[in-house]
Amino acid sequence: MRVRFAPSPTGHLHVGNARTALFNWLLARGHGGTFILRIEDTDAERSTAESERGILRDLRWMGLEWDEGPDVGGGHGPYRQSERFALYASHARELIEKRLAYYCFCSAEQLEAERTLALAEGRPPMYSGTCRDLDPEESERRVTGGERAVVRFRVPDGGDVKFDDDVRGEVVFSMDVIGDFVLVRSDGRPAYNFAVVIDDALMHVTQVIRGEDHISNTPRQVLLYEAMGMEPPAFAHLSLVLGPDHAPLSKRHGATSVAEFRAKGYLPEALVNYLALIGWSPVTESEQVEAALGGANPELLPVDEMARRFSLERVSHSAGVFDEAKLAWMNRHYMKQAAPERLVHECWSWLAARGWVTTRTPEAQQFIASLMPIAAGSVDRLDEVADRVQFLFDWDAAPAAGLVAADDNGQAVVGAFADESTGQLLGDKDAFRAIMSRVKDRTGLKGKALFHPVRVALTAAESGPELDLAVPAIDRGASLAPAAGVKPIVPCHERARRSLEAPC
RNA sequence: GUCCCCAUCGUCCAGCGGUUAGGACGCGGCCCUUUCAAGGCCGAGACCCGGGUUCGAUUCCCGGUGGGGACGCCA
Repeated sequence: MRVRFAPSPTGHLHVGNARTALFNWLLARGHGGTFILRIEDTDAERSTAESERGILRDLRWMGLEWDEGPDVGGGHGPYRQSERFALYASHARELIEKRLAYYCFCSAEQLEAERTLALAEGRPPMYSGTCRDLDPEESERRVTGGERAVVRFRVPDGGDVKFDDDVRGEVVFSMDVIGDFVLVRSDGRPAYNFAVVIDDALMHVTQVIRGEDHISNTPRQVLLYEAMGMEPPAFAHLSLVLGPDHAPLSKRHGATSVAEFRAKGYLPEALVNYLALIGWSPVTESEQVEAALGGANPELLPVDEMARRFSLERVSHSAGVFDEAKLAWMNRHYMKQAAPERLVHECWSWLAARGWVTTRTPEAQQFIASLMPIAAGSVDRLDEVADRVQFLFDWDAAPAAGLVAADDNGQAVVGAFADESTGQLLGDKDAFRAIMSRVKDRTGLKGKALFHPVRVALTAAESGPELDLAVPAIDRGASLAPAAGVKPIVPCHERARRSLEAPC
């Protein structure tokens, strides 16, 4: 089995396309097949090397490694259409010689006029066939004479074109609704329908899995395979990914590209797992029953397990709405599952952006790793980890003092805490609890009355991580050497003292 | 306009002639708790409409309606 993902490098990798890539990849990996990456850059005006790099980077970030492609090579290259023009030209030549294709000299204005007229009259806006029966020799002379022309495919008259779609079943088109389409543009570049067929054939692609927007291109491509005496591959068309308003997911819905979701703090395995669930279900009925009986969430699956289970027969026919809330939930799950060291790496840029960490010293990384139990698991995204640990780095006396003053027991509790903790660093939970038990004895307070003043004094916030974790984290941070590469952290005893003294 | 595709809770899926129509996210409630989250438990919530076929349709067929796609010298 050979499958391919064939993006055009004209922008960022859209999550809808990423899902198409994923489904191809899952099928290949689950069946010992080959996954090919081909760059469809025949549109010279819109294609850029930068977006090609971006697409490769985003696919790799998702873990969708390809076996053949522009950067890794392979036995059926080149893998950029812009490097395959000679191949297209020779096949076009052959089709013209066999009278299966012909030169068309119609101008863009002429065609545009035809199209608007057809639309106005309620006819399908297809090419009328003006140049279809021109004398081939004559056409040849005009072209050699320098006249600009496109090459059009001669669509047979009447009859049906049919193909089997692996997700939808048999699809039939009448050839009457297919106009003679362009194979080669007047500047010699191949048109999409021509290039894909040549490439898929020459690259021995056995299974074409692509978006539903290509379904009406398929009959044209089937016709081309037949004209060239080649066996068409199997086709499968995936329904589209929509926004909440059921319109195709686009910029106005918010983030749409893989790069944007990465920048928003999503983990690749969360995005991959979520994307796989739009239009496909890996879950069996018995697993649903287990889940109902309190079993594990059946939708959370590692990618190799998804590959093992993937099949086109189970792919949905209908379009799916992209639900970021579910992605967020899934991301939280994968953040909880990730090792602290990995999360340090993933979160680093956000922490660095706020100036809380500078150089990646072992001390800094170890310290940040020790913070992960505080943050991960209670937030949805990597960027929120920063919000969750902000109290460590951005503590200010004035707001803390204000909150302490506003608490009925603020002065008493924080005063006792300051006394008891003077000069000490509470590096672990037990040290903190020992102090709190003395504060409790001195003030006679307990529960919220006891802990709330401490929380507001030490974190300058009404809510946040549990103090058993937060307090030791503050003082572990406070004990770090300046060379550790972490912004200096004010220790707890000083926070307590200053939140009593500061004017508010 | 013509052609093609699609149609189960708000959302994503399961179901493939007979089910109390199931799971997941979200939502509501309760529990846990020194706060906010997280976590645990419970709950509300759907077969687009009309015809057939059948003893019996969510399921099969036809029509309608609705949504989407295509009809380029874009891919």
